[in-house]
Amino acid sequence: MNGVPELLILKLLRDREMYGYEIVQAIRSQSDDVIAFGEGVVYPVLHALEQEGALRSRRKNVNSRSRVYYTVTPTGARRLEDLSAIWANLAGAIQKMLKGTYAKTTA
Amino acid sequence: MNGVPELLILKLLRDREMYGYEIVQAIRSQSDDVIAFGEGVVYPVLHALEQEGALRSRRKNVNSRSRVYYTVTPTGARRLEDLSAIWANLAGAIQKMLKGTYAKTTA
DNA sequence: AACTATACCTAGCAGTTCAATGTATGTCAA
DNA sequence: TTGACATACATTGAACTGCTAGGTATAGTT
Repeated sequence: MNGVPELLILKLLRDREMYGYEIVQAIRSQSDDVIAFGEGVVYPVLHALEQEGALRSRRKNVNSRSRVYYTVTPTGARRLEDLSAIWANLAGAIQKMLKGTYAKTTA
Repeated sequence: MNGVPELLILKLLRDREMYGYEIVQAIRSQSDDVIAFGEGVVYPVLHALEQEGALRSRRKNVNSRSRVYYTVTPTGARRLEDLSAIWANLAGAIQKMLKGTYAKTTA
């Protein structure tokens, strides 16, 4: 039914290069704590996406800390488009169903 | 992360009394086939909700077919409110994150 | 010295949803 | 009248997600 972590991660990375730990916090803060995926969710998704060729990574040392920065490949960009469309579709359908009343009167 | 079947089922039943098989098709048709939960999803949810006291059921015979009709209890109505709020929150947060750009240049 | 924050990672469980299958009845066409 | 399809109920077992909890290592703070 879902795939939200993948979607959000791809979206963030399309806007700018980021590293795992940063993504975890970006999701938290940008969603006002409504969504809070732990590292145990984010890291595996990053690895899987990289293996599928949707992301590319490179190590960078900042303040003697080793970070793995990720960027979106063309494949990943397409993937993002697909997931976005699916999500919009789904959210739209649910929204519509929750709004409508369709009471007994329509027989 | 989810709970969509529960949400949609409660919503449909709050509008009018329905039976399982009918719910399966209502979700399909009202969502224009975007959402299609099978019977293996709907029936267990109905049973669980009834056991929690969120639904009440009664047998009815129509054209020599035995149907189990469900209605929402006050407990179920509260449950629906809760799930709706959670969903709206979640969908809103995701929507917001997908729209925003936060790019390096703010393009 | 201990605690918190940064930064990476994995394993295993738990919950959800799906696909498949099964029963039984009714209807309609070949 | 037989076979196919629709109605209507139900369960089981697998698959997939995502979460909790753990583990390593460095740096800064108290």
